[in-house]
Amino acid sequence: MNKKFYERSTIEVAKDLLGKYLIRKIGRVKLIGKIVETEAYLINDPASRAYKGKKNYNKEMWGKPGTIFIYNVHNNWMFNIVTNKENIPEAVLIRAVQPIKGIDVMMEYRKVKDIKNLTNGPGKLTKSFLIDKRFNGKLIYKCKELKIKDGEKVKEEEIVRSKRIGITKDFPEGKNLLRFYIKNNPFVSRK
DNA sequence: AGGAAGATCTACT
DNA sequence: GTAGATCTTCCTA
Repeated sequence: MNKKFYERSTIEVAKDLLGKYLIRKIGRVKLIGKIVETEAYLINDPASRAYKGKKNYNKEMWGKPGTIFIYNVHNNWMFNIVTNKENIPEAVLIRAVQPIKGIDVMMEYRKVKDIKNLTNGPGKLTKSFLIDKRFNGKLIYKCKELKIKDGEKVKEEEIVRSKRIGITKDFPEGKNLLRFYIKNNPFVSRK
């Protein structure tokens, strides 16, 4: 996907990323996963890493659309893509993918054998795909080792919208449905 | 130095 | 499905 794709409303991008392929190249090895779950983080969002203003650790959120933003929580790397316009701190968190290719390699990195438990969470998928802070600040549409490509079309009626997971402070009721996932997909983190 | 964090694992009702 | 322990990174003081 190109810069234009990310330079749109964050909610639109979060929905449109469902069904796309996440591709990771490690030497000759190629890993592919289909994105099945995302969350939108908006401006003035109590749950956003950008909420307390621009700091050294979150400054990427003010960057160009398509910038990769990585941060750590409880020893897990969270993989986000910056959206909307530059200087508007919004992003989409990739929460889960469905393993498509290189599954045995992912299992090695993750030390699990159950495919359903391989990439069904934000920390799990970064471990499976060997994504860490090295990628922070890079542009996803210019990155050779990590990219997002057009995948399977997901119809509007196949998209479920819900509250975000694990949030302690959130938008008030009515504005807090910012998680999106593919209906009946067994690889989402939670129902 | 102390503590919070957008999670995960395990063990259970 | 929920509850509690655990964990590293990177913050704030």
